[in-house]
Amino acid sequence: MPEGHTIRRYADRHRKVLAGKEVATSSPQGRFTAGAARLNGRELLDVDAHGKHLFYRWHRAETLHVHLGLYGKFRLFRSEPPPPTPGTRLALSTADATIYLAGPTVCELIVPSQEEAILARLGPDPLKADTAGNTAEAFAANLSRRRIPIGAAILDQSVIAGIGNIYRAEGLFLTRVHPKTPANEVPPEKVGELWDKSVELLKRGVAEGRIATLPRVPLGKTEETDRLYVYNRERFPCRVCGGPISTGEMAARSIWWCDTCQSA
DNA sequence: GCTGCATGATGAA
DNA sequence: TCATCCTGCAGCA
Repeated sequence: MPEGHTIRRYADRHRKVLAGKEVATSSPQGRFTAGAARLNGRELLDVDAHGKHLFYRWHRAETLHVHLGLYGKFRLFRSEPPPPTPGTRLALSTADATIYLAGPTVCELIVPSQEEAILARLGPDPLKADTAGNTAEAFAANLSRRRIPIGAAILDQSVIAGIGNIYRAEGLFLTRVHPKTPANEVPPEKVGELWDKSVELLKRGVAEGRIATLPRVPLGKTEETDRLYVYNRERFPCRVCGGPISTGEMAARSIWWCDTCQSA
C-alpha cells in the first residue's frame, strides 16, 4: 500500500510497460467514463511521480493525475487479464499488458496550470533528492515555520512529500527524535539526519518493494512488524533498549515511539 | 457472511 | 476534530 516508494515503483513500472504505446482506456466502474474516452487510443509519453502523486503524460491529451489515497491500488497483468472488479475506475491496456486502477482518491485529467498548483503545495520529495528544490535545506525551511509536533509535521505533504504513517514512525525512531518535539525546535543536525534517513529508507523501499527498516531482513514471507522497529509494535519491547513501545494519536493517525531511545 | 481496519487527504464545523 | 471518500482483506462467527 502506498507511501512514496510504492508510487515511484508504479511510475517506473507503468512507464516501462506503457510508454511509447497507444493505450486503450475504459472505466469499467463508470466513474471516469469521459476521461477514459478522452485518452482512449492515445500514446502514453511518460509517467512522473512526486510524493504520492502520479502524472501520466499523453500525446495530444491532458495529463492524467492519480492519487491512490488509503485504498487505491493498481494491478498489472502481462497475460490475459481477469475481468475487472466492479470497482475498477480505469483500465489501461495494450497488446501485451493490462492495468486496472481501483479505489483512488483522485483520478482526473488536468492542464499544466493545475499540475503546477499541485506541485506548488508539495514539499521536497526524498526520492528526488538533489534535483531542483528537493533538498534537506527545503525540508529544514519548511519545518522551521511550524510549531506543530514533528510527528505531525512530517505527515504533512507540503513539508515533505512521500512520507506516510510507517516511514514517519520508523524515521523518527532511527534518528532518535521524539515525535512530540515541536518541528521548529528539532536541532538542525537532526533535521539533516531525518532527511538523509528518509532518502535512504524510501530508496530501499523502492528497491525491495516493501517497507523494511531493520538492517537485514530475509526476503520472503515475514510479518510486517518483524521488519520494523516501532510501527504497530506496542505489544513488543523496544528492539534497542528493551523498554516499552508507546503509542498514541498524532495528526489523526496512530503513531509509535520509544520514550527511552527518542528524546525530546 | 459480517465487521472493522488500513501505509491518505479533504472539506465542513 | 470529525465525517467522508470508498476498496480489499484479516479476523471472526
